[in-house]
Amino acid sequence: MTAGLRQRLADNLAQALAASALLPADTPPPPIRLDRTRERSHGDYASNLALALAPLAQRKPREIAEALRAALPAEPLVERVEIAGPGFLNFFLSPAAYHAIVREAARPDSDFGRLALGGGERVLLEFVSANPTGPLHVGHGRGAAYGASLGNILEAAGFAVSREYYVNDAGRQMDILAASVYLRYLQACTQNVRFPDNGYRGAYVAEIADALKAQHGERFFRPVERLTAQLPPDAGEGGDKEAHIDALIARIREQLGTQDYALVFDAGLQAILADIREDLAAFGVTFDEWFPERRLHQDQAIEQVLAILRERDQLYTEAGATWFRASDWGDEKDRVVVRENGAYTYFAADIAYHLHKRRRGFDRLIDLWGADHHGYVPRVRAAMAALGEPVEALEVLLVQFAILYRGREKISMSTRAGQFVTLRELREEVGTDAARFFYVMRAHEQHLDFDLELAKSQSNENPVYYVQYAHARVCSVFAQLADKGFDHDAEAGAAQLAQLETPHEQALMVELARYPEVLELAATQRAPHHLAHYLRELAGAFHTYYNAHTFLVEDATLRDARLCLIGAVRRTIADGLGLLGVSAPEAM
RNA sequence: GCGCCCGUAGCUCAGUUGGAUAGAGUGUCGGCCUCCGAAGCCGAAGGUCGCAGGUUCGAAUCCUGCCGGGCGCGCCA
Repeated sequence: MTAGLRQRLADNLAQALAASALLPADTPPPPIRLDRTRERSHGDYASNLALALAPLAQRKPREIAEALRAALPAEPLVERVEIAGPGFLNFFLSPAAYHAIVREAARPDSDFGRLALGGGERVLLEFVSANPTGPLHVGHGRGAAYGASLGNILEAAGFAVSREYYVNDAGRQMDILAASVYLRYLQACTQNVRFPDNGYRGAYVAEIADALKAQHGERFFRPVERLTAQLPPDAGEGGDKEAHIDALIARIREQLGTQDYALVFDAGLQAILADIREDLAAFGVTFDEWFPERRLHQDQAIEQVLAILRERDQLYTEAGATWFRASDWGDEKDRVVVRENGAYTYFAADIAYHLHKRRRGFDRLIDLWGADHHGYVPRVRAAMAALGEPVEALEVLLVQFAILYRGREKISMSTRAGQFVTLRELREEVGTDAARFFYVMRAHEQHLDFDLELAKSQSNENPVYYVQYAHARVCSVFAQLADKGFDHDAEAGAAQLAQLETPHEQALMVELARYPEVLELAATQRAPHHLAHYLRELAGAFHTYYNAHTFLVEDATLRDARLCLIGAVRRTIADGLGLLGVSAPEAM
């Protein structure tokens, strides 16, 4: 197992530390870390253990390093250990250690890049969860790309991941959508009716209305006067847009009756949900579960969770509303869970949802939210704690919104006004591969300037092509074997890796060996961008090698060894790209 | 005003949880196709890691205070 290489060296160091008796028995040893070195002359791994030990043992670092080196057990994978600088222990791996890794990476049935880090822990990864009030835009795209890649990486690292989309199908925003659809429907019935300022204005709303009319005819038709008579004025009429639309929704509901209102409402919901689902699927993003908020209402899950909180004395009533004592659990203030009008808040449903996740048996809940929701984190944490759930089980990852530019012009995005660049547009113009890769090249909490002109115009120079090109090049080499009258003996190649002694080959083997470590880092830090950067570096090492040496040489032994190495590169690139949701084409 | 995130090459970003001489891409400049794919390779130039203190063997990384940017502070979702 290559992933265990670093661990093995750390264990050796721990042994040496114990054997050397450098520390008094009651002093806890510092954590033992091995870092990849930046420079070849520093070996493969470096440990700062002697430096960390110095103040504890009251001795000079280099002296301690000497003692540790002397106490290290024999290790065939290590060629030598040097003491350098202020007292670093530099480990130089033996060629055999690298050959084993390359062999492992090249083997078609190998599990190179699969770790046991997660130990099968059950993780529920919730992401996107955009309100189904309109098509996804490029901001959602970042969350989708990040979440999908993270899910894949966690899975590769040994977690049992379930991907989930929380469908907010019960809130006021959905009623506003229903009202918007209905008014467009009336307009389609040639009724001259005023569209509310706060309604959803996107063209897709009218399309849904048209479909509704095609299916149901004028079944939902009502004279405009009955809807608009004595409504509070809209913003454009000198009034309040919120009050206006709420009254309008109530009126539509009253006029249509529960059943027909539900038909209009669901027409909007289902159409948009189907669109989102299809959009994401084309983006390579799929979910194990689409969890509707409505289910929490239907199953009385909210009542139940509030009952638990009440039992634990976590609720109280004030000004007609029911409050949760969030401030007792680290939030800055208490939060309303039941409004004065008797309706549950979004937060109440969310508490129920999170408890529901735990009850479904998930050890770890990872929520991926837009960074604008960061103020919401403490209250959900508070609720978990108040329910007696382990707080560490909930992990909230905030994804910064991409700030969109078109050239130098900043694009303001508003779902309501229907002015946004959709994910679909981005896919069609930039391509799924480039978009997926581009999105995860940045750390998730990093603000991202996303210049659409740049992404589109320079799509040919996108790093994704650089990586894919390396893959295609390897494929091309193998494809030309027969043309040149050669064949390839994979087993012989795997056995002859000692033939590969050039600096380019050494460098490439080092890059390959890093793959499991990069995956571990990406999984631990929830940071797919490490994988993206790594793949670029691996591809770079390959391109350099490609330009410096010919693989299809007369010498069969050397040829087999080289093909083994680049075969390992091909497999690793394909695997890594796969985790990022990017294809690995054999030709481009 | 309070809270969270951020400030690294002209631009876009990494920086392995405090390590050794701060790195990539892109842009600029100069080279490389009788040769397995030039969507490639090699080289050059480019830095007060926002500013000022502090912690220690060692700081882009941790602490404090400023400056600048983003976001949030609802009985919205």
